Amino acid sequence: MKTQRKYEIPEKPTLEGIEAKWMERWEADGIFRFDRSKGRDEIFAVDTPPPTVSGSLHVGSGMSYTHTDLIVRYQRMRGKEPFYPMGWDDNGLPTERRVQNFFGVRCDPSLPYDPEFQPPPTASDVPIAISRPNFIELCSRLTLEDEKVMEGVWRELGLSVDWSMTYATIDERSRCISQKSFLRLLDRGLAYQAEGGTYWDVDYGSAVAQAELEDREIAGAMHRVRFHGLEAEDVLIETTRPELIPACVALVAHPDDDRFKDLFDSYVSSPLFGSKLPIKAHELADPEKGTGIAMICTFGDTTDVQWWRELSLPMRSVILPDGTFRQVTWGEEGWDSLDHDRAQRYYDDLVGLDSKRARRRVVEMLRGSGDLVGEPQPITHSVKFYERGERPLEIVTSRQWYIKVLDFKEEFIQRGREVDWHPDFMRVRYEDWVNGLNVDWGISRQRYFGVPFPVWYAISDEGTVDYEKRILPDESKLPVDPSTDVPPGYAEDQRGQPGGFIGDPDVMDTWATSALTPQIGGRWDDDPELFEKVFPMDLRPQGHDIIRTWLFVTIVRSHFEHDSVPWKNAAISGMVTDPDRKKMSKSKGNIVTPMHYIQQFGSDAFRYWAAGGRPGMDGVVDEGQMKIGRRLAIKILNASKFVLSQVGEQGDITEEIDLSMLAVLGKVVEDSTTAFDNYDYTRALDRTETFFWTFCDDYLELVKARSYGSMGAGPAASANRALTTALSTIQRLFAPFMPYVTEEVWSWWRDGSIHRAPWPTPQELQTGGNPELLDVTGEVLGEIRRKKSDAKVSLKAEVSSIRIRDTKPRLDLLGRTEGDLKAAGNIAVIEFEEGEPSVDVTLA
RNA sequence: GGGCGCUUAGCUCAGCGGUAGAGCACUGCCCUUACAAGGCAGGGGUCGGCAGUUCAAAUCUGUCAGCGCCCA
Repeated sequence: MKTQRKYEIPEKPTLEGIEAKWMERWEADGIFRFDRSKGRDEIFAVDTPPPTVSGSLHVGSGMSYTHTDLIVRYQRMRGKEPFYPMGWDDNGLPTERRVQNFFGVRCDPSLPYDPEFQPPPTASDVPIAISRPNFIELCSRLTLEDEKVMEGVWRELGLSVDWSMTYATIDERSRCISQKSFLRLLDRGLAYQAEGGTYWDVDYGSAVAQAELEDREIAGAMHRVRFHGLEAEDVLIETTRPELIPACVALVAHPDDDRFKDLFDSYVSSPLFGSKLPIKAHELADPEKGTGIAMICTFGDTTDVQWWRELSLPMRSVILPDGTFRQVTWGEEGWDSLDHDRAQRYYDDLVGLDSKRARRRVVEMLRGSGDLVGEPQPITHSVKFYERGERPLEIVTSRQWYIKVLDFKEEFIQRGREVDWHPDFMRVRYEDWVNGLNVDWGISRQRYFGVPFPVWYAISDEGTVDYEKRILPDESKLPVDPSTDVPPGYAEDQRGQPGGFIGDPDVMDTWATSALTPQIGGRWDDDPELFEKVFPMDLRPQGHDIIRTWLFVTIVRSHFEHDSVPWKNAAISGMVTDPDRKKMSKSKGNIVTPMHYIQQFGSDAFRYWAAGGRPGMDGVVDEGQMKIGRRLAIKILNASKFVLSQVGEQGDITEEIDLSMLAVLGKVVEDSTTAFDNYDYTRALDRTETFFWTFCDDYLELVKARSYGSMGAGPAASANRALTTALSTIQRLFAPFMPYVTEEVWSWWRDGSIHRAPWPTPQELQTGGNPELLDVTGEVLGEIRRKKSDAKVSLKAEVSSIRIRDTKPRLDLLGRTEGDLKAAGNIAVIEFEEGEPSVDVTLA
C-alpha cells in the first residue's frame, strides 16, 4: 500500500553539474557566512594557511585544505559557528620572480615612478628596468589575477570558507598589522637592528634567515696551509676555503688540546698576506677536525661569527653583497701586514672575483709561495644554501633587522606544550627546531615586494645616515612606505639631504607578516570585538614542512604580543607525492593540480581520496581512490533515490531487525563523532562507509518486500520509519566528506542545507535494538548468497528450503527475522536446528 | 652524527594483547525493476629480522636492518 510520492526525486540521479549548482546556492544563501553575533564559546576559529600565490595549487594543498574543511564542516554541524577566512600569501620573493619572468622586467629602485608604464604584451628577453613603485604595481596586478584563479579552485573543491573575509599578506590591513606589531616589538627592545655577519645569497642580493637554509652536499677540497710562527714553530691548518685567508683574524684550538696549549696567545702570520694573528682557545674548536687548529675568518660560517663575537676579534671582511672580493688597501687600519706591498700584490689579483675563482687563484699563490702543504684533497661536504638559491651562501657584513628569539627558547617550548598537536609527535619537530636555534630571527630582506619597515633615519648635517636616530610613525598613520611617505616633522624635499631623512630601504620577510595571520584574519587592528571572540583560535592546520617557519613564528609573535598561544590545536598534514612516490616538483614536471582531478572525478571523489590521509601521514596521489570516491557518491545517489521513492506510511518501529539496524547505526554515529573529535576523520569516514555498505547489501535487501507492504501495514510502517531515519543519519555522516552529493540528496526531501543540519547523535537512534541481530542475519544472508554464487545461479533464484544450524541464542534471534530473510533470499521454508553452525540451501 | 615516523595480501592502508582485515587489482558468477563506468562471491599474507615479557604478541619491551622526513 503505497502513498503518493512526497519527495522530488530525479528520474535519473546524476553527479553531473552538482558542483556548479550547489556552489552557487551556498554563496547565494550565505550558508558559510560567519555569524558574528555568536558568543565566543560557540565559535570555532580557524587560522587558515594562506597559500603562496603562484597561479597554481598543489594536490598536496588540495589534500591539506580538505582536511581542514572536514573538521570545519563537522564543527558547523555540531552547532559551532566556524570563523573560517582564507588568505593569500602574495608578498615576497616567489611573486617577484614570477613578475620578472611573466612581464620581462626587473626592479631598479633608483628609477623614478613612471605613471604611464605598461609592460609589453610579450615578455622580452632583455628585462626592462622599472622603478620600484611600477614593479610593485605589476606584482599586485598579477597576484590579483592569480588569487581569482586559486579561489575558483578552492570553491570548486567545496571549502566552506567565508569568502567575504579573504585577506592577502600584502593588503592594507596586513601591512598595517605587520608594521604595528613591529613597532611594538621595537619599542620593547624585542626587535633590533644590528650590523654583523648575516647569511647572504649573492644572486638574490638579500639576507636569508636560518629557517630558509638548507644543507647540500657538494664537491670541494681540503687544503693544508702553513701559517708562520712568529715566536714558535709554524702551524698547519686545514680549510675548504683558502680564499678567506686575507679575511683571517685568528687561529683557534680547543682549550684542552695539549698540542696547542703552549701556543695560546702567541702569534703567527698568515701566508701571502702576512697578517699578524693570535692563536686563541675556544671549546667549539674540534680537536678531531683537520689538524685540530682552525682559522677564524670574517666570515666563513656562523661558528666564525660566534668566535668573532665571543673572542672580540677585529673585522676584516672581503666579500661584497654581490659575492665578489672588494677593494682593500693593505696598511690601512685593520689591514696590517708584515709586508704591505707583498700583501697588496697578492690581494689585487683577487679583487672582483667571486669565491670560487678567488679560491683557485689563492691556491695557485699558495703553491707558488710554498705554503700549500701537499695537494688539495677532494672531499664532499655539506654547505649552506638558500633553499631557492643556486650558489653557496656567503656571510656578509650588513645592517639587518632581527627579532629576538634566542633569549626565549624555554618560553617557546612551553607555548608549544600548551597546544594540542595532531598527531602529537609533530610537537617533537617543533621542539627540536627551537632547541637548535643559533641566531636570532632575521626579518629584513633587500627586496621590493613586501611590507616596508616603518622607519626613517635622520641624516646628519654632514650628510651621513645616523642609524641610531630613528624616526618612527604614529600607529594611527600605518601603514606607511618610508620610500614615498614623509616622516613627521620633515618635508619631502629633505629626503636624502644633509639634515634631512632617508627611509629604510628594506622590506620584511614574508614570514614576519604571515606570522600574524591570526591577528590579520581576526582583525586585531580595527575590530577588537571580533578579535576578542576569535583569538586564540581553535585550530591551526598546516603541513609539517613549515613547522619551523610558519608555525614557529606565529607562536613567537603571539607570545610577545598577547602573552598567549595563537591557537589551541595544530593539525599537521603530510606531504603528497606522485604515484611513484616521487616528490612533485616543477623541475621533474610531475606536478598535477587538484583541478585536474576534480574535473575528472568530481570534488566529492577528490575529497574522498584526501580524507584517506590521516593527520601527519604523507600521501600518494591515487586515482583509484578517487574512482572509489566517485562510485560511493553514485551509490549515495542511488540508495537515497531507492529509499525515498519507495517508502510509504511511516509508523512506530516494531520489527526487531529495524531496531537492530538503528542500534548498529547508533554505534557508528558514536564512533564517528569520537573520531572527529580526535581529528581522525579517516576513521569517521571508514566507519560510515562500512556501515553504508552493510545497510545497502543486507538491510535494504531484507526489508524491501516488507516496506512495500508484503507483511501488512504495521510492519511496512516500521520499515519505512527505520529507512528514513537511517537515510537521514547516513547522509549527515557523509556530509563533511562529500558535501555536494549529500546536499543534492538532502534537497530531495529536507528543507535547508544539510551543512547547517545538526550532526546526528547516538541518542536519537537509541531505540533499544539488539545490534547482534543484524550481524547474525547478515551472516546467514551472506551464506545463502555464497551458495547461490557457487551454484552459478542468479541471486534471485528460488530456494525451496534452507536449514540453519546454530546455537540456541542465535537461532532465537534469527527466528525474529524469518519473514524478512525468506523474502530477501526468495526462500519457501526455513528450518532451524541446534548444532554446529551451518546453512544448507536447497535450490528449487 | 642526532631525532621522529614508517615496515601487515601484488598496490594503498586499517587493526595495536586473545584463532589475520578492508578497498583496489586478480579470478568466477549474476543483465536481482536503486545502482552493469554495477552487484555478488572467491583465491591470496609464517603481520621486516632476531631476542625477550606473557597462559597468549601483528599488537608490549629491547635490538638489528631497510625506507622516508626533520635537524646537525
